[in-house]
Amino acid sequence: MKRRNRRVPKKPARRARAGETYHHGALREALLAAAEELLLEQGVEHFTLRECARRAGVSHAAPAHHFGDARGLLTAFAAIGFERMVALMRRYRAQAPSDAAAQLRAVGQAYLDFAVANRAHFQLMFRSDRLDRENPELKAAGQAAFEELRQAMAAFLREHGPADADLSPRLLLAWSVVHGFATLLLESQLDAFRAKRSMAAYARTAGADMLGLLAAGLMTAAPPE
Amino acid sequence: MKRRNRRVPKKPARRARAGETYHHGALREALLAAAEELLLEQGVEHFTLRECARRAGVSHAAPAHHFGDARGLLTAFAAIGFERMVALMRRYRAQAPSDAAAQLRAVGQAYLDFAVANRAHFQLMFRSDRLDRENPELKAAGQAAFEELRQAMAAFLREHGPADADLSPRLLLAWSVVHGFATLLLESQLDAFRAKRSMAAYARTAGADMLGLLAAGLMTAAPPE
DNA sequence: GTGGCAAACTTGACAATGTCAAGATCGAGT
DNA sequence: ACTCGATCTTGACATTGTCAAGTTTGCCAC
Repeated sequence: MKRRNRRVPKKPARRARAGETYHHGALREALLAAAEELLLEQGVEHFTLRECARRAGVSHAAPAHHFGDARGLLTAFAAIGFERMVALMRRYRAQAPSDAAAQLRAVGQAYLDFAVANRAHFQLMFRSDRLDRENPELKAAGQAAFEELRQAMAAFLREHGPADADLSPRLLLAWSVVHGFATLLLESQLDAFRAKRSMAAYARTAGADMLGLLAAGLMTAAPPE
Repeated sequence: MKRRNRRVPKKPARRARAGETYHHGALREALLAAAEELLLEQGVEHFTLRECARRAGVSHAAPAHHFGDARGLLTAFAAIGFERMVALMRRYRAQAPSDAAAQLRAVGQAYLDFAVANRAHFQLMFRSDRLDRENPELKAAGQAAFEELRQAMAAFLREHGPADADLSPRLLLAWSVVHGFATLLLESQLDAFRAKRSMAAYARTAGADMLGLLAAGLMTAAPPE
């Protein structure tokens, strides 16, 4: 936050905007904020590194120093997405009844609500082509989200599941259900079902229906063969 | 530049198939074939109109006349994908026992097997940003695939479902399961589960498990309010 | 203080891409 | 035979991601 009042060097300094310095100070955060804005407005497909830099008020090559390349920036933002999703899951769980079935429903509903409320962000989080899946922060954040689901499911099976219930296939089934539903919904594949209802409202009602049916399936005996 | 004396001779012996264009013979088909090759090799993310034209042996602007733009070409290819998927579903159904449960499993397994065997193609089919969802051929082909699932599910419910079974939520659940599982698998999100097994093998075994659990849920009473 | 140094930005360039406009070529109908 | 229109090519343009080299500035040793 320094004012530039010194003598002018040989090169004409173009940054006339008052209050701006050569060093941004918090470019990393500014870029992430710009990315969020951009994704919200235009979707993942129209995201552009240069436009992102433009909105943050820096040159087109500035992001490279903080994120390496475009993939780096999107990876960082995707990690933030998983963190927010975990936060939402915890909030939903805290507000739900403490029985295992309600807790499991809370996690599933949080998954769906997050997806609907953050369409582009959610889509980015599962677009391997734009991300670096090996990034430690991303892995950790994704793992944390999965862990929420895993714990809720384990508790559910302990309480309602059959004695010989195997965790893995049921975990997989639950994840597939919420993820598939979210994906199809966001890709406008369910518009015929949804009719006039808003996506958020539909994710609520249809989501609850599905989670109910799902729970029924989970309570039955072990899968065949 | 090279002059085209190669074209001087009269009609070069070309395919007797009477059909469309004559300049290239069948540029439309050649471009679709090139697209398939490209997608198979490099994935949706690296698909390029120019590279596609290059492989078909024509100039970079040639595709425009047949498909309008890149989206047009990909849309046409996605439609083909749905058609092939329907064909696979029918083949699986024909080979399966005729009872409703086996028929439903066959459709689900066909969905999964198609996805695994045609990764990029499948991903393209559900990537709205690269497609024109309003395209009539695409809509029809997609609808046909959905119809396979719908019929199998209706028959299943008639035979095994509870009396008051509502079709829509159960259809949605089934679609979400197979689609979510396929999506997660193809995005390498299930590698920890899959361990060393091949994707195809895993789609078989884990898919069968899930479809079994799913069927159990579908046979229960109506979902809670 | 006062250099000096490395991190934080900028500028400029490059190859690629999708699309458009204008020209070239060739098969076919009349 | 001869135009005509569909098919294909060439060339150009704006944009993009990334790299290399230059510029600015905070800050730490002295």
